[in-house]
Amino acid sequence: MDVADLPGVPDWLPDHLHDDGIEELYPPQAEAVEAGVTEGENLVASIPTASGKTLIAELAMLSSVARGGKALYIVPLRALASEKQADFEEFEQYGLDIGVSTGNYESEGGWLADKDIVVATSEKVDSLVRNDAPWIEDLTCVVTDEVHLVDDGERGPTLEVTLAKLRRLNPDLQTVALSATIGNAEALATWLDAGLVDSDWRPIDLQKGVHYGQALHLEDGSQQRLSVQNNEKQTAAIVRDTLEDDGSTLVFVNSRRNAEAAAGRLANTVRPHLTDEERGQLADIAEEIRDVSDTETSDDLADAVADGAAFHHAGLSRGHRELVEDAFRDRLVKVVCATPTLAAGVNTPSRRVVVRDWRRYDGSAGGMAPLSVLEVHQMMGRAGRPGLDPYGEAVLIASSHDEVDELFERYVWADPEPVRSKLAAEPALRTHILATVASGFARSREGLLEFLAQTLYASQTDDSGQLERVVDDVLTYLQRNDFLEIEGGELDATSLGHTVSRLYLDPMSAAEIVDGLRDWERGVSDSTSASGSPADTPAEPPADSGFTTASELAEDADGSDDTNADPDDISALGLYHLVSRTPDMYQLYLRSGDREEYEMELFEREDELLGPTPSEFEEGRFEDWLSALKTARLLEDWATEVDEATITERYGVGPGDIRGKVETAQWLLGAAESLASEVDLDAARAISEARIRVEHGVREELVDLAGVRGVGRKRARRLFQAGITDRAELRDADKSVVLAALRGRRKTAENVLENAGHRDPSMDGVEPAADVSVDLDDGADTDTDAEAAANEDQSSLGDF
DNA sequence: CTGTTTACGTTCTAGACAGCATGTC
DNA sequence: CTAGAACGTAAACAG
Repeated sequence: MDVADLPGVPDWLPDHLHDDGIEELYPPQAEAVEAGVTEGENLVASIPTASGKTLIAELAMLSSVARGGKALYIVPLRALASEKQADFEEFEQYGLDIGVSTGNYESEGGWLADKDIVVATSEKVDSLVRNDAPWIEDLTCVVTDEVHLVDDGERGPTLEVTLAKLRRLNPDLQTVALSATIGNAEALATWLDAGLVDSDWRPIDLQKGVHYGQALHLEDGSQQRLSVQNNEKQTAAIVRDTLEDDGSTLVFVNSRRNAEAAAGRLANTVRPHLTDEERGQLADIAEEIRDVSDTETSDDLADAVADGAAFHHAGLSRGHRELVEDAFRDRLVKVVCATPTLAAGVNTPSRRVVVRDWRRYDGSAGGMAPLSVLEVHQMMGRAGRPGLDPYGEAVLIASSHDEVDELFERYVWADPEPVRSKLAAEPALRTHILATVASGFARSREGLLEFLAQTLYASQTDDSGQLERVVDDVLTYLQRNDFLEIEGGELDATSLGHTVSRLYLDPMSAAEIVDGLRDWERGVSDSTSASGSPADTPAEPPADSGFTTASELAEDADGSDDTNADPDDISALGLYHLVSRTPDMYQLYLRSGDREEYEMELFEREDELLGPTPSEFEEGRFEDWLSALKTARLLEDWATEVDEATITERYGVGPGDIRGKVETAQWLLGAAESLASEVDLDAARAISEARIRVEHGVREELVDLAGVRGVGRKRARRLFQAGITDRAELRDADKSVVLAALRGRRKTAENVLENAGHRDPSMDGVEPAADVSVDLDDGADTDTDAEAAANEDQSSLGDF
């Protein structure tokens, strides 16, 4: 189909596409147009990655906007939100306004109501609906990217429920769903009352194959000699072979450690193939990588990149990831060893893809479980860069002759699994039922079931009994925890329930937080008489934690004599532990040796924790308690200015993991603050301080300084060392002292002074004061007892 | 005696959304 | 119902 013949699109679009070199639509795109995407028709497109999904989305959204509407593009990842934003911003020249909204980023200027196209994550859209964003009703078109993720047990239900809500709010809403090729695209189409484009067509050829011995067996039956030399591993042989053809390789492995190890080894394979010019450019990138963070991970990555190899996983910080992705796209880095981050994330195509590991550890499966066909196909789909490579090749690695056949059967010739809704599970329904009632989508049990009948789950099951049972369980749970009230068959969210829904918390997290804070107030009053060995039975009365009702709490709050609880005495560690044991926080893994270490830690600091420690005989709960303690200790270290390198080593995490934990803690502590005032608990001040400390990664005395824009944990500490202890002092500080404290960086000093509100921030003619020491390592380690103790523990335990 | 290879036992395991109000080194 | 790569340490071995 010629782009000039597109019905319903804005006048400028055909010319725009011509300028981009697009004359003809790809076959699946043409099918989509025939199915009416540009004329407001619903559509499900199940097609391979890189076969022109984005243009289908654009056709739908632009034509809808041209009719005076407003479009929403839903993505599963924040990183994809910014990628799509960049894509769509090229339409701004035609007067369209693009906006982005994710948890950590919101388009500046102009509220989203003024935007023509909004890009957001599914959770953010859900949150916007819960918070009654007025513009939601103006939507005329919603495009969902990667809908096959409704199959995901954790996040799929959100997508499913959110789509159902959007469609109920606006019955005329055009729904376009883009999916990877899946086994049951027609089921999605049925659910969404949509036309279907289901195609395997790709703009460039993809050859799948299996490597074994000295040969690469391809799916068309041909064989290609690909010999493994001396001690070389199969992967190295493939990388070398690709290199000889001047191509790059993406290698998928099943763990971070494997990714790092493989990158280190493959660096030796790549090194001899680099030109001097490449070596120079790579050295520069390696330096940039070292500048991102001063950790072992960072050093290892830099070493590999200097040789043209890299690894990529979620332990890397954002900066690392972007540097690696860009260098790979620029063809400087020749091989990237990655965990699935790269399969689902931003677009990083490659001549060849190697899927080295096809099994991955899965605790719930009791060992290594095979990857799904869909996941392997997603990885393989990264092979072949449109317009750059003549074809793509995706290779599985077999270690025996039998495995060759197995891999062909299992992955090369196999169809992807059908997508199945995971909605009828308690954790998912807990949060979505509360939200559905709180935002008025249902007012009764029957209304709820009627709403849920619009979901994919309902369209996929004949057994409505299962759903009803879980719904009833969840209603009971929500009622007992005072999130919902049921009166005369009418469902209503309590004030607490509304707050929880708006905060986007799992109700179970909210219950844990409220119980923990409440417990602390009770505990403080008790401990005036019984402060003693923390290892004895806890002083707190036994609270059946998950099921303490908030009405009980309310009684305690106004009824019993006000305790002399001093909420300021809640330790930061206690609060970090409280939010870390919540289902909204990913737990750190307990390694061997950790168990003893944190049992000891628990013994020493149990009285700082909020709520009773579970019995050691409750295996699961006790384990969770300990690993929450490990997470809490990490957060405490961060908020005590322990440096990144020490934290990554001490907890066996990467720099990106610290960021992730800190971000989550920040969010949950913010929510805890709201909850505390909601149920009239007096802890808000302590929570707020713990949150700000973890946000900036500073001790108490730096909280004020670190709040100044341009001042983080390091600069705040330096200023403090130089005798400037708060923002007010900074405002009137001796400029030479500030300059010295900031190590003579004039521009930085000027910025900082300006942001602090200094009358005359100019550093012209100012010389750094000679008597100001800026040696961080001596100064920052004014350890608290806890920190010092932790350090000792660390070394002594480590020696065993 | 010392450096290198081999054998065997132990260890450990992917990813990442969200409030609110503005900005790290 | 289900694993396997990486690494540390000890043993074997070569020079």
